[in-house]
Amino acid sequence: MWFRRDLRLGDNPALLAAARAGAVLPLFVGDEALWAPSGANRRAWLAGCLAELDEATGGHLLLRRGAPAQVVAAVAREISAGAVYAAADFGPYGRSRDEAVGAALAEASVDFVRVGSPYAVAPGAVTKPDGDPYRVFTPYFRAWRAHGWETPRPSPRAIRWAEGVAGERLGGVEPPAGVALPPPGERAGLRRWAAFRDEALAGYVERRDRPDLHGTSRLSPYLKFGCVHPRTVLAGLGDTPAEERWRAELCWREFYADVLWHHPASARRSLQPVMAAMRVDRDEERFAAWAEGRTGYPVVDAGMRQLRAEGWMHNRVRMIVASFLVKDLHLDWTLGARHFMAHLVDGDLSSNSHGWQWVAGTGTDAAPYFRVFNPVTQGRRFDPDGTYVRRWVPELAAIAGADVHEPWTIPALPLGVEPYPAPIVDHVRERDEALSRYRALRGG
DNA sequence: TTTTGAGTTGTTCGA
DNA sequence: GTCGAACAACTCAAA
Repeated sequence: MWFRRDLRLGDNPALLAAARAGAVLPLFVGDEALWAPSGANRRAWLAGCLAELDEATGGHLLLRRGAPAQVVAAVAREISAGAVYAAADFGPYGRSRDEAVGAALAEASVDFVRVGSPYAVAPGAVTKPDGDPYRVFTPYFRAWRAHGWETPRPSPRAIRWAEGVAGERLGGVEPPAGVALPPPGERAGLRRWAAFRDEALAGYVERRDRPDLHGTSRLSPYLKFGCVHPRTVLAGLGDTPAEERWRAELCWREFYADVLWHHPASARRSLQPVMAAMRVDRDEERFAAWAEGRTGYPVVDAGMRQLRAEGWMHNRVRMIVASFLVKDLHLDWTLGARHFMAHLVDGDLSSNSHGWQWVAGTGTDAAPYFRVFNPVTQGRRFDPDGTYVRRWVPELAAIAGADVHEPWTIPALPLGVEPYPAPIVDHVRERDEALSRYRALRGG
């Protein structure tokens, strides 16, 4: 059983199929091509998930580094495996990697069996009646619901683990100093789901946009690595507005995976060709100010600092900081997307690339180009007491209430307080600049 | 084939 | 302070 992004024993069709076939060797391949660009936060968290999986398999998880085509085939030969089982991968890299692995295994006369996927509805499974893929979320959501998904699989009772194969240890996987990551692994993921379901789901519609509250599920890292499968949580959802709303959020993940499956190049390039001609600036100092959380716009800086400290950022704040990078600083969305992928524990290529493209107006969203987030308005609306900003921007701790979103209007801060930067750009001015650049593009 | 209705998440201005 | 209109026009999906 080759584990990739399905690091769990429960509700795992590929593992069940492997266990039915005989003794199972659980394998994880430390693939440099995925490991290197993951960033220290995600690497550390993944290592934690692997440690938990190792424990859950009674210490049988085999870890090998190297190129999967070589490693998987070599291990299969070593243990005279009858077949290699895995869940299908639909990402651009995963597809080419699996093709190479399949070829290497075929040479060794070993079957490569793919069962299930990281999604409730696999990419490519839902199309318009004419067979074309959807490019708009809402019709995709309707079709996705109508398509439906299987009920969760039973947990495997007794798996016979293969013995006596030497593995390696992961090294250099501690999170950077001061970074606090969520607890990794399947058990923690199921606990997180249960806590969300019991405590926050009922208020999801009202609280989901509030970064100062715990109103979201925070399941994204667990879904990313398959510690929890979406099918498992979908089975626990009813039809209240809150449940329907959260189901739609799960569907967004699947929609973007579907879009990327049909348009692999959209991971790094604008989905709408016309938008590739957008005039962007290059300004390393401004990018650094954004990345380090010193733009002088409190909610932007709070978000960027939360990203550094937790490897996670509230979704509403992701939109705000992304809008700021693209529409206030006029920098290329791919720079922001890369920064997110380097720091996010939940960093997922399809969700990240297309979330950014949604903000940048280059993706599937048909919304008008003049939608530009105002960081002050957004801050006041979604962090109405300023609690979120003060948590992450201690320089502003002395400002009470929502005025913390406009520190430049406060006449004088108490002495001895760490200085907070003035806004690096004027939002009103840059908004106009962004609109004129979009207009120029439309005008031809 | 043509037509029609609709599209996650917004902001600003003026009455 | 509140509310509706304007921002402009396009693509997608389905009837």
